[in-house]
Amino acid sequence: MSKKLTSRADDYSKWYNELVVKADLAENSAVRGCMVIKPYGYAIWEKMQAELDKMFKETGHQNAYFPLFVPKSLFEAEEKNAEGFAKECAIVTHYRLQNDPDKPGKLRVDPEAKLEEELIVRPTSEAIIWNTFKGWVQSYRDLPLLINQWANVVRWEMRTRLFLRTAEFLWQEGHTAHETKAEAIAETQQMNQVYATFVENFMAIPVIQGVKTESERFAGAEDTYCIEALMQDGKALQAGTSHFLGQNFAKAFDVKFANKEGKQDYVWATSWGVSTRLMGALIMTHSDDNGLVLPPSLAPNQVVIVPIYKSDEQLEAITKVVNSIMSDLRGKGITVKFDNRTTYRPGAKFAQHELQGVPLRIAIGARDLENETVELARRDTLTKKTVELSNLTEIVEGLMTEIQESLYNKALDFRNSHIAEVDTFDEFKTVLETKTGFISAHWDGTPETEDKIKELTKATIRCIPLDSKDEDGVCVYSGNPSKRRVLFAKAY
RNA sequence: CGGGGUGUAGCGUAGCCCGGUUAUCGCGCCGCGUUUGGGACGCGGAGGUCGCAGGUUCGAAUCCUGCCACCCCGACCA
Repeated sequence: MSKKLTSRADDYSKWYNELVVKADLAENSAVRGCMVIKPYGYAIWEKMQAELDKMFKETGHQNAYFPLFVPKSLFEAEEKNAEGFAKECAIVTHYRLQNDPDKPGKLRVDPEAKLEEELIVRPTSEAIIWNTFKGWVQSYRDLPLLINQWANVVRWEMRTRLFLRTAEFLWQEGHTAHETKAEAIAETQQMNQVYATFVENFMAIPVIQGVKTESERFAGAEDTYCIEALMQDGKALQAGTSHFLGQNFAKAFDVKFANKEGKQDYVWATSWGVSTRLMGALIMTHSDDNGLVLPPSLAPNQVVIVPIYKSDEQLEAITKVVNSIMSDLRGKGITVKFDNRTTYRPGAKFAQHELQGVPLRIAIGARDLENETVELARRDTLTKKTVELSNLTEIVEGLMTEIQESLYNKALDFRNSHIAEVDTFDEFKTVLETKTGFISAHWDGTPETEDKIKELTKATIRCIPLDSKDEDGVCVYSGNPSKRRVLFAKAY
């Protein structure tokens, strides 16, 4: 096995594919474009789920579960949504197999078992959920309805890519119904903020909050808020979206309520989601050529302890000290693993834990026993230092915070140094070819210009940042007047 | 679906152009021994429908035809 992974600069995607497999996170399955998430990768997803779930509950949401299959008639009810997803649907048409009379031992679809109405395997659940919400809402007293679902969805993409665009992926989708437009918009914004907070504080990935242009908007939405992150290769990644759906779904599924004046009115809706794509973002933001780098808040093991010994007696003595270290650290809520496998040598263990991104490694050997010290190795900086055993717990506790912040700041510096303000189209193209990253430029606000720029440069408008200031200028492509800058980038 | 590429052991590969003993090498795996502060070493061993199906030939991993899968580029996209 090569000690170094393929260089990013050389071939980023190969590096990425090698890394996620070698780091034991996921592999491609036998099913087209789907992935097997291995235990270590799934443990990371579970930590993300737990934190997000907590944040959803804190903002008043409840979990529920809806069917995987959506009858075609429901699916097509909201036209724009249906049209947007129609090209990438898996469809169930039959419900039974039978022995194939022409090929002994083989099965075929029973032609007699054709479904009266086809079932769509959900690419998103607006249709089935709104059909259900119809029966849940009669009065303003039933509102707001704040529901989240943890589920899998299927989108039959032409080209798939591990974590970023798999045919089946895991996600959460929030669906809410409100009395007023203002309340629904506030919910949309709140959930986008929840995503930003989670991704920045928990995953240590800086994001830019913004709204999508009309052509990049979710099918069926009136407004799409998003968080955009920048990967180490200079490409942008949409990390999460929150949609204001207006009354589109309420009208399509006839979800009305009696308001305080006793009049019938349609509810206002939102939906919002993040997926296992976030794991791709995590890998592509922090990893280096030695493998994954995990922020302490997400690492299945925050600390790993590797004993170094020559005899059973030494191991026994080390184990005694390690047990005391572990109970101290666990007392502080830090997850620790003692890697006392006898089948691998220390060097191999070091390399493995680096590949898996364990934030902090403690090595302890005979020398340390004598001096009452241990050796600490940080995954993020790859630096080592020897510290006194006596105040180890405090040091480790401090390092957890420090590593978390340092990862965020490193990614933030990278991101900030890859936002270029440009005012001419030549500059625009030069930045894309040389420096990559986000480009902050004026745009005349028309889909035509947006399309033309995409066609010429492959860069798309990632978002109109929420914090962008009013500024008079001229469109970088058409020269027409513009009121503010928007963010362009090549995206995954 | 269009353009390009690749399929040889669990992984990475040589061989293919120019057909010829038992299909090459490395990693990994198994056994024994020595080792253990950065991916150990020695000796021994196991593991292969050469993507699939046909064809040409005395003989096919190698040549021909068809099919399949995967990767990259485009359209699509959380």
